[in-house]
Amino acid sequence: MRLVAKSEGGAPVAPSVAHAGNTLLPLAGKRASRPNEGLLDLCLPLGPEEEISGEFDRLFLHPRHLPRKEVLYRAGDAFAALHVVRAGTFKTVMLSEDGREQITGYHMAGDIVGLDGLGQPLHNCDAIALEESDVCSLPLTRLNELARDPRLMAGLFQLMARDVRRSQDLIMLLGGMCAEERIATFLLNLSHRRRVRGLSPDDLALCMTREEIASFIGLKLETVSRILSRFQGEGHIRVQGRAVTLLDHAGLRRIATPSG
Amino acid sequence: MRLVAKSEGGAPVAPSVAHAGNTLLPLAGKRASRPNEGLLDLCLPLGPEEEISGEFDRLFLHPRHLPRKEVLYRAGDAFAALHVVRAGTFKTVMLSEDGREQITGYHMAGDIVGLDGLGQPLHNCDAIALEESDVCSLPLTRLNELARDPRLMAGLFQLMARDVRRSQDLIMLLGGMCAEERIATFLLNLSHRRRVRGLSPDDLALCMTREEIASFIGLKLETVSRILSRFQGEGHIRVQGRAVTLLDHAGLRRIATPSG
DNA sequence: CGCTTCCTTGAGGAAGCTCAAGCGGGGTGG
DNA sequence: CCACCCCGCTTGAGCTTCCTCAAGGAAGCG
Repeated sequence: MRLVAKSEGGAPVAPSVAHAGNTLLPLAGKRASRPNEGLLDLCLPLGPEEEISGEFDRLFLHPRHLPRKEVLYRAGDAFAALHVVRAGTFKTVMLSEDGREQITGYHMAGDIVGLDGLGQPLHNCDAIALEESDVCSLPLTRLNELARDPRLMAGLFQLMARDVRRSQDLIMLLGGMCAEERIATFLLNLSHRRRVRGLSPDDLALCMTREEIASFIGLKLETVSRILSRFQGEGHIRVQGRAVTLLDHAGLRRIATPSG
Repeated sequence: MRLVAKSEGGAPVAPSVAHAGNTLLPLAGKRASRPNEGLLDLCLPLGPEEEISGEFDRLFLHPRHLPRKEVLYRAGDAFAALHVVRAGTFKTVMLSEDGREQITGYHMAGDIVGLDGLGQPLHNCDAIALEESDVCSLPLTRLNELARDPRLMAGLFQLMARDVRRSQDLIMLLGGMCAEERIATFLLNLSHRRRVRGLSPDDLALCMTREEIASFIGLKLETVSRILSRFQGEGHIRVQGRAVTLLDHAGLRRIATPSG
């Protein structure tokens, strides 16, 4: 998932543009892409399918259901908890002074949401459900209990570190890629995240509007729409509204990393 | 330094695009822009002027001098230490699969460099001195000692959290701003960081090439050069190679945040 | 002093944006 | 239940912005 790294299978993998997300899942392919990732599973072994158990019974609140468009927290809210996505997806959004929106993260089941508030009193972005979703929350008070255990602490560090790295991947995309590269990268990233979760890597349910996708990867919605159509025309994908089927991973990868 | 936040003086401040930097300085204006920032001073009270003292005598290694262009660490290196910039400046650079460079951070005296490796075995970017510089290193082994103290730990969390936020600011810039906005924002950010350090906020010594600036804010070097010239023509700044003098903060701010 | 590296400036072109129109699907109210 | 409407998506045409390519100049360094 590192930009210059290889995936589990050895094939080059696109940068984790979709803020790939703080996965806590016991991964399908276990020995995960980044070495040392196992520690995380150890520290916060939560999967959407499993019951919360053991140490975490004590710490996490019961799952909570959020309808589509429900706000988990807003920029300016006190940082009160971390959240694990049990089902559904969330976006994190920053609003600039002059009203422009920028989506900074896209979080799927197993990801952690709320790390942006860690170590600070306030959140600095909104977190909003993109579809019917469930989250388990870990209130700050209990988080402090957790902080006494160095092992769990180390896990948290790794989660934050991943967040930093994911942001850097997004920076690379926004700083250097053209529109086609961005979209190919975006699609491959979502695909990869689904594979890691044991889901079909070819059938993506975007559950974002074109505008949200565009905001995430620094384009305009028309450009996203156009390029999706172009990719479809070239046989790389099939587009049916928000359902996108990847037909040609190799081709997309070629587009995502021109010379490499 | 937050995107929608106000500076100490109450005037709106540009996003901390220059990865503004993990300042550990006992700030000139003490009660710093972000509430709670004082804690940091408490935790890692290092300033370039002061002697390392107290608890940190034990932890930090003696200052080390690096000439211009010297590599502090490289992507792929084992994460072995955190570094505090005592003098000079550093850039952090990511290299993509296909060879493109992206500068992800610009670190001045008092900033911490190396947080990208925290919680992970390997660094994922290069850190390189932009001029004659001094750093104090905190080796991982001693960092672990530090980790036993919850207060210091909290400080570290805040540093990482800031890194996350700074990245998000850069994402906002790269995702939504036009060239003029980017450059105005970049200049204002450097200015702000100098002010915070008690240095003249109007005289910037960029100590980066136009190409590095361009990479940092997602443009091409010719565009940077052109827009600096344009700003000079409009009386906003004075350009003499890498020495830039800000003449019209208000104007720059107007450019940086169009409607706001 | 000549080299290299960096910076500036111009002209032309391409990528992506803006504006605009039309379509489709799903939800709501009649 | 149907019609309508709204929202999201697609597609086109023209335009702006920024990039590319190119040439010349300045400054630092051996």
